[in-house]
Parts: sequence; C-alpha cells; structure tokens
Amino acid sequence: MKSKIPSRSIQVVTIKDVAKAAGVSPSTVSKVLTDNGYSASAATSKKVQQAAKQLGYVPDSSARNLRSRRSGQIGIVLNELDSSGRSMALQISGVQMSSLEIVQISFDGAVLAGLTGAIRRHKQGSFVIYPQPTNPEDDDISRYMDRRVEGFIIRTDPRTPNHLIHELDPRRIPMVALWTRDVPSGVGYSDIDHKGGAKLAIQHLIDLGHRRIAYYGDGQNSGNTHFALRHEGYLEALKDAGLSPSNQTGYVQDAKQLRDLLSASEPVTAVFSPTDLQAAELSQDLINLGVRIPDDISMVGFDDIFGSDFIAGGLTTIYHPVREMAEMAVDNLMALIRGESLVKCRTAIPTRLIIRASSKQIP
Amino acid sequence: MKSKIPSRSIQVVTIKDVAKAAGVSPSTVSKVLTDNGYSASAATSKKVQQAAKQLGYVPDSSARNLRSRRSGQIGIVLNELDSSGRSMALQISGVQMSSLEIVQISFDGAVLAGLTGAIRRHKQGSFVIYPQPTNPEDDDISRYMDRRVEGFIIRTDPRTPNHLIHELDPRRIPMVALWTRDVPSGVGYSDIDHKGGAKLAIQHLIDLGHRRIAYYGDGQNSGNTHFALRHEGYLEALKDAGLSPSNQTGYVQDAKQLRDLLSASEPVTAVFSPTDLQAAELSQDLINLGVRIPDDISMVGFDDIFGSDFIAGGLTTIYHPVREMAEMAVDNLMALIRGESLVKCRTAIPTRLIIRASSKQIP
DNA sequence: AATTGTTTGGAAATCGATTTCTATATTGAA
DNA sequence: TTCAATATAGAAATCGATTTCCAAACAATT
Repeated sequence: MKSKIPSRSIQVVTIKDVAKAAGVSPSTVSKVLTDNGYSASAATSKKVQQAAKQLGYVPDSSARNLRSRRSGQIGIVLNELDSSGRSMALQISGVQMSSLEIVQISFDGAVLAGLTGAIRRHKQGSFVIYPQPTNPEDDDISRYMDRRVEGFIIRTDPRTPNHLIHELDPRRIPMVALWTRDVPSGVGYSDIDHKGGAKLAIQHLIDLGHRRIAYYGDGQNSGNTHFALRHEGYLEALKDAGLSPSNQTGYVQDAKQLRDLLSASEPVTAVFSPTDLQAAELSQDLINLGVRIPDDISMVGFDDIFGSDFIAGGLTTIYHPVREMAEMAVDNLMALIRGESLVKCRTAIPTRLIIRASSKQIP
Repeated sequence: MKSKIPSRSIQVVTIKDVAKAAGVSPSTVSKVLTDNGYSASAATSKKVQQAAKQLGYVPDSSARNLRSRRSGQIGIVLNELDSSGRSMALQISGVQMSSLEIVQISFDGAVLAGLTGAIRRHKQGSFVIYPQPTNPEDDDISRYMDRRVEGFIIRTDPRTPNHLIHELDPRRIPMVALWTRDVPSGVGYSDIDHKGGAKLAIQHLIDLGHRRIAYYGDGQNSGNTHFALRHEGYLEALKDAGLSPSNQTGYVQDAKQLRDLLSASEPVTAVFSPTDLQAAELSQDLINLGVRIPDDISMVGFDDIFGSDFIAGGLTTIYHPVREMAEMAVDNLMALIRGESLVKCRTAIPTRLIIRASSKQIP
C-alpha cells in the first residue's frame, strides 16, 4: 500500500513526454485528454491515454488555466461572524452571538466536508475564504477574480445579508448561498427545510397526545429567517391538527413562566424550542426549578447539535442535514453554471425527527 | 463603500499595461513588484508602483506560477474521520467516535478560520482537502503536487497516525501536523498544552481547598496522546501539591461509583473530566442519581466546547485555544519553509482556566 | 584617464498547457 | 470516378507572467 510520491525536484511529466511516448504531437494529446469538442480517432485516443497513464501524467493546472482562461475552481466564502467561534473569544470581544450562529460555526466542519466532497465529485477544485471584517483594505474580491473562479458558494449569516452576494454580478459569477433564501435574483441557494422540520417536531408531540404545546421564544423572530420559518412550521402543524393558536398556551420566555403554566387550569404539557442550544438553557433552568423532563413536560429541540445526547437527559430533536445541504449547494452551483433554470438551483433539504428521552406519551 | 467589481469578460489589466503606463518594460515591472533579489532604482520603482495601483493591476497567478514554479499555496488536509461529524450519521454508519474526535470536528470551523487568516497574513493562498476514505483510487497526492504546493498543514486524528505524514517526504514538502506531537522527524507540529491545561484545572481545585480529586476515566488513555497528556497533568499537579496519587481516590468509571465515593470515610470532593463532553455525560448521570453540582461535588472539564455553559449549570473548564493553535501551525510551517530549526516549528499553545458554576470552595 | 566592477533596465526566452490554423487523409455524394 | 465535405493530426501562436541574458550607464579604483 506504499505509494510512490512524486517529488518536487524531479522533472515532472509534461504533455511533450506523453506526446513523444505516444508518437503524436502535443496538441493531439491535449485534444484527447480534454473534452473540448475536438476530435481524435479511437486508435490515437487509446495510444495517448495509455501513454498518459503509464507515465503518470498530470496536467499542470497553471499552464492549463493560463491558456484556457478557466480554473475549475469554486470559491467557498464563509461569512463574517467572529470566526473564532468560541465562547471565550466572544466574551472578550464583547460580541453577542445568537444560538443559530454558534450552531453554524460548530457545523462549519461538516459544511466544508460536504462542500469539498461534492466539489471533487464534480471534478472541480476549491479554495476557502474567510473575509476578515478587521481587514477591509485587502481587496478580497479582486483576489477571487484573479483566480478566474467558476462560481462561489457563500455561507451566510442568518441575520445580516452578505454584502458579497449583493456586490457581485450573478450574470458574471454564478453564486449559491448557503443557509438562507434571502438572495438577489439570479442567485441560487441551498437551505434546510426549517418549516418542515418544525412541523415534524410538533407533529411528533401531537402524536404522543400533547395538545397544549408552548413555543420557547417570543415568536418575533427578530428578522431571522431561520427562526421565522421554524415558527411558521410550529403554527402550521398546530393548525393542521385542528388546534387553533388560541387553543394552546403560546409563547414562553423563560423557565419560571413555563413552570407556572404547568399548574394552570389548562396545563402546558410540552414545549418546542427552535434551537437545541436554547433547549439546553431552558432545560437547565427547568431542572433547577425542580421540573422534571419528560415527566412534568416534554421537550423537543431543533438542530441535533453536538452533545444534544446530554441535554435534558437526551433531547428529542430535528436533525439538521448540514452535509446534505452543503452537497446540494454544489449541485445547484454546477446547474447554475450549466445555465439551468433558477428554480432547480434553489432547494431546501428535508430534515428528520430524532427521538430521544425528552419527549413522552401523555398517559 | 460600493467597490467596483471587475467582471470576467472585461479585459483584465496585464503587466504590459502597467509597463506601458509607467513607460518601462514588462520585465522591469516584474522586478519591482516581486522581491526576488533583482534591483531597480527608487525612481522607477515609484513610477511602476503608482501605475500598478492606479490601474488596479493584480498579477495573474496562473502565469506567475507557471513561470516561477511556485504557487504560494498551502494545502490544508483535514483527516479521515467520518467527516459528516454528526451523531445521527455516526449511528447510521456504526462508527464509534471518541469525545475528542467529536470536539475536533466541531472545532473545525475555528481551525479553518485560524489557518486561512494566518495564511493570508503570510501572503499565501490555501486549499482544503478532505481525503475520502471511501475513494482510495482517486490519487490525491498527485493532485496536490500538481498544485506545486509550498507545504501542508495536516489535522490529525489523535488516535491514528495520518498516513500522509508518513508517506510524504518532509525534505521535499514541508509539513506541520495539527493537534498531535506524534510526527516523523522533519515534520513540525502545533498542539495545545494538554498537560499544562490539566494542571491548571487541578491547581484550581486545590486552590479551592479540594484534596481528594477523582479522575473520570480509567487512566489507560488507550493510545490517545491527548488523553495521556491530560492525565499526566492531573498526576503532576497532585504531586506538585504534595498529594501523592495514593492519597486521592483515583479513577472513577461512572456516576454510581463516584456517588458511592462521596460517602466514603475519606470522601471525594471533586472530579476532573479530561473532556467536556464526558463531563456532560457524567453530570447528567450524577444529577439523575440526585447528586448536586457543585454542592455535593465540584467538577472541572477540559475543552470549553460549545454549550459548556449549560453543562452542570455552567462547567468550569479549560479553554482549548483552537484558533491560536491553528495560527501557530501556519507560523511553524512558514518557519519550516524558511529552513529554520525544527525546534522552533514544534509548539504547544498555553490554555486558560474558565471558572463557571460547577466548581466551588470547600467550606 | 583608463580600467574594472556594479547597477540598471530592456529584449528575448521560457514555463506547459490550449487553441487556432493549416495540410493531408478520409469519407460521402453525384 | 471525381469533387466537395469532413475528420484527423501536426505546426505554430498564445495565455501572462518570471527569468535569463546582455548592453549601456554609472561608479570606483588605480
């Protein structure tokens, strides 16, 4: 299983070597090895391919890019969150981070794995950029252009629109946004199905016999589309089950309020938290107030974050298909590059219900 | 703040344009704009630089790389963990993941932010590779070489040695490993100070008056160098405080065992968990057994993972300087490329104690 | 003042591919 | 069978920089 590693100093195999070995000209080799519409007979093709394989020929991408004016490179732009993404760093910098942002950052590894895997499957290369808000003067965009990028995949902040999406012209550079649907015309996106996921969560609780299901949060969503969609799903699932929003006990802001509702005349029996991180916080507070989960109240979250196994003794939640979403973003970008209809380049990946200990049947 | 975006189809500014504008030859422009040991008078330098700036000239990297046979590109290799990194995916694939690996993946976003930021500061570019264990036949290494890579930064799995580190020749391709010290000769590394961190944790507990501090785990470390170092730190801190290992109650495997030790003749008063994720699990089980944290027992973890605010009501832990470690890896690689002593290219980043609610003073 | 050494900057070669352009071979139609 | 149309493959131009090489200008030494 020891593979021979070509070294830097050793002369590398060029197209001329292949040409000589196959007894043809360099241009013929090029025509055979790239599918650019030029013809070559079956016999020469075979000769060339054999020679190339035998010599271990790998085209020099610099030379290829220089001449062909294409790069086969897709730019991955991660957004301008404080990218350290650690609680301590945040404390220091004084930035307030929403739970969605924290989840995003902790999912970046999976995003990247999905993106790079899919990009390779499409036989393209990639490079990653973290625009640094602290460094405005280094002109990123021209650097990207220098690379003759085929297109961009841009991971956005759910709260603030990414300026790059709005400054670059989608007719010149194909772009696909990740984790948002708030894009200019001509730009594709790949998001998860927040609404459908929330519906799965509420449906699950309804199936378990719950009728009064609280929503953890004020329902205002503060301009955050992820929250807004999850909230919509909550409302719609209730409606679908014939439960009018007035029927249920509605919105709770904190653990105390929720505890009091447990002993109301029409007690709440379950709570939906639009993120696991908030569920962690809430369950923490509830436990401190002596409320038991799921005996006193069922809880369902959203995201299936790392460690959700340990929230509320194992949190029932909605799986957040990060990797699938990332892969779809690449598919969408390639479709956009091929010039397909924009409708096909805007997708929402379905989620899955993950049942753990925090939700149980009403007796 | 609206910046003009150069478009693809518009003719881009080349070195000839700059030469013409400055009234010099292309070769002179090149000599001025690259610090490759060639001289140019102060007057011409100024002319050229002004012209270049005025025209917004950005050298074409393909052309530059082709001629100079360098790329200014650093390869970032993330390891071969199941890169989906999600609990659900793991369940499906049946892979057993250690808590360290899960933490690593959730930290990948911060790693990447640190790496790309530092790489840019060194005026280099980068690309990311996730070798796919499912795709052995696509020959990664030759693809990397094609790019004329300057060097690699390789994020390793703490348990298994990365095969790339061992197959590539460090004399030809400089390499720095991330998150490990188990590297072949000639390879640099950047790790965090696991041992020092653990000592901080234990020292903190000792400062609070604790004397019998248990270690959560069997102390075998199962070949995992991270665990081994943290374990070492635990032992050393005890020793430094004059507490011989036999003095303390030692290793606990689960919550029940720990609970029983609380009412021993020489009761345990604190427990150190080598990872936050395990601390989450342990605290969960302890709470279920009716043990209160920190009233009945103090707890300190390690990693400061996302959500550690919610473990055991706020977990006292050791900050894991991911970003700093990543940045140092780049510094180390650049030093290696410059040919500096290997000693300078092997570093361990200090950690910090983060005090939260789970540890308290012995009355 | 003559000779040698060092800067300085331009002309031309070069990196390794792709893409014309052109000549020849082959095929098809009349 | 002949002539036009098409397929095939090589020669040469090209992409945009860097690097080599060389001539001219300048400085320094004797």
